[in-house]
Amino acid sequence: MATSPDPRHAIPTALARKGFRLTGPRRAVLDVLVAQAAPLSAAEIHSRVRNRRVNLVSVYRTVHLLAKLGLLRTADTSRRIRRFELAEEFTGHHHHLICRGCGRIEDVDGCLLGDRALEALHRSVRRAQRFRITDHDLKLFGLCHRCDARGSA
Amino acid sequence: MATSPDPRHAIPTALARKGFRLTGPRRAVLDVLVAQAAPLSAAEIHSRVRNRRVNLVSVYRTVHLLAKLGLLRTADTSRRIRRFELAEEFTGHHHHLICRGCGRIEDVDGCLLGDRALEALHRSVRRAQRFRITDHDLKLFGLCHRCDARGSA
DNA sequence: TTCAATGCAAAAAATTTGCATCCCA
DNA sequence: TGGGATGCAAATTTTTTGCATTGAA
Repeated sequence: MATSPDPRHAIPTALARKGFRLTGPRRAVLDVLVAQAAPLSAAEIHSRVRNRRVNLVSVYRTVHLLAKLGLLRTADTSRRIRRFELAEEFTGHHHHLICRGCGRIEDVDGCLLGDRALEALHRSVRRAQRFRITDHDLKLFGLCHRCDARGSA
Repeated sequence: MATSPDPRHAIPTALARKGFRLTGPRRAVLDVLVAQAAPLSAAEIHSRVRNRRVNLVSVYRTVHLLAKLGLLRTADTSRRIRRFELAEEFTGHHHHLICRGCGRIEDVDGCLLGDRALEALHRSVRRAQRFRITDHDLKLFGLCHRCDARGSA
């Protein structure tokens, strides 16, 4: 894999190539995202940009545009809905297959992280970031056969 | 690990043990969750229960109670907010450490799924569930040192 | 019988949309 | 200069809360 491109340059270029304008609000949102490592909510982005008088609505619109162009990712299952399932104590440990086309969720039984890898991870995170891991959640995104055939995404 | 307990029995028992009542709405929500493998939203649970005249508010309250007792899990990052970050093309592939206490998110660089395991997974899912994986998202939950010290959860 | 749990209505929180105005390419 | 982008206000969507009434233990 090559060195990562600089988003401060690559994103304006990508916008221009698709015929979108690089406006003040868009630049402001971009600056915030570049400065911040962890994912931010629209409200969080907005508050870090406030000095430049950018409307929250524009933050939403910018974030959606960039996501649509594949320049941004949303950490969540998306669709701004919370979903619930029985505890793993009952269902057994499993991961989720989530279709980017239709949003459907399927289960994949078992764990894809080896016991050894997982143990090593717990130890290293505990030391390096002083974080005690209790559980994890792996989501596998892609296209189900139906959406794949239909050419979604 | 022992055989998984039957949630239809274990959950009512757990409720009783903590002094909570097993009511009609709670039983209805439980039945829906047991019948369904994949995670469901409150609205989805509600629609599958409609015949029994359960209020959507009760679905929310039941789901929150069960989650608080550790009998249910929410697949999402929770806090019902969507968060955005730059595409991995820019940030590099990484996972997230999410504190169950304060909700803060930190990054863990690199991938914990070995290349070999990942390839095998892609192949098996492609065949078994006819699903084409494009990317994945691993979230590691637990407690940051601050919340751990404070005794949250 | 009693207090937790429910339903209804209304509030909050998060996100999206309509439309007149503005400004980047 | 023209059409995409913005801001404001208002609408939607999802979730939470207040309160009188109901019902499980």
